[in-house]
Amino acid sequence: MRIGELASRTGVSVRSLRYYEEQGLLTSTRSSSGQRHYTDNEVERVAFIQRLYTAGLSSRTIAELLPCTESPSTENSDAALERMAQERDRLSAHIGDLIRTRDALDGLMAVNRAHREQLRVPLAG
Amino acid sequence: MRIGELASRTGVSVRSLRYYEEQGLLTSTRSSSGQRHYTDNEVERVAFIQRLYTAGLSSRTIAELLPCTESPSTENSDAALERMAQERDRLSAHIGDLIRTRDALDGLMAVNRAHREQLRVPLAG
DNA sequence: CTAGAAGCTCACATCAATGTCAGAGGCAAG
DNA sequence: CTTGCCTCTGACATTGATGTGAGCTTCTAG
Repeated sequence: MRIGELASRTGVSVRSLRYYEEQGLLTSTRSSSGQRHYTDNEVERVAFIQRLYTAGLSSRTIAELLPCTESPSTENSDAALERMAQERDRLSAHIGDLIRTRDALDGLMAVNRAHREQLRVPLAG
Repeated sequence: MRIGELASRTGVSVRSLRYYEEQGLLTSTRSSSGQRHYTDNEVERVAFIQRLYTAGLSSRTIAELLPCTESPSTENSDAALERMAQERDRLSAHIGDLIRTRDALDGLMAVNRAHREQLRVPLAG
């Protein structure tokens, strides 16, 4: 498929797909006239790239991890595996952080609701 | 305290503190010569701002939520409470997303480790 | 009083991902 | 063949939080 179709299938803009390629996250074969062509595999790959992006990984980091989804255990797999473990830990830490923040928000909301109750009681009582 | 002390206590740069004020996240009293002065409360407030920042909230969103930490249940509390609930949900969704991504990373690592085992067995066997 | 550290404002720089525009070429349907 | 859509490259714009530097003032320690 050409880039427009990949874009519409993945919901990622054409511009971003080209950027991903520029950053080494995505490859394409070129037709004789220079147009990019992709296989169905790329749909899944782009989805995974998006997943990592929303997890807060930078394109550079993603580039370091993604090769092993293509050909697992190439010579660079040791470093990649370590990198993945490291990002996994960072992710775990971030998740914990977000949960604490959510708890803090919950607390804040409870305080607000309680305060609102206090305001209401004098009127009701 | 002055801005430098607040910065070193919170680990946030002086530049960022001034930016927070510019965005309405933080207030300060000014000395006659124009220097910002803060109370100990601001230390905690800055920490909370940081917490929300790392949770992915924008300064504009934070500005909408933070007033209710100061004076809970002012007239705008209805909107603020709704905004908080909304951000809480967004946060929950994001947490779920991150957990799924972590799972995907775990799967990837498992595949890589398995592949490595496969490589080792022929040598060991 | 003086030197150095710290504050002030204003403005421009940076980074990463993406949008957008321009100018040119490719491709399929009438 | 032409028309309209898609694609190409290359460049500049944008957004948000922060860095950085200039030029000036204020505070503090000796």
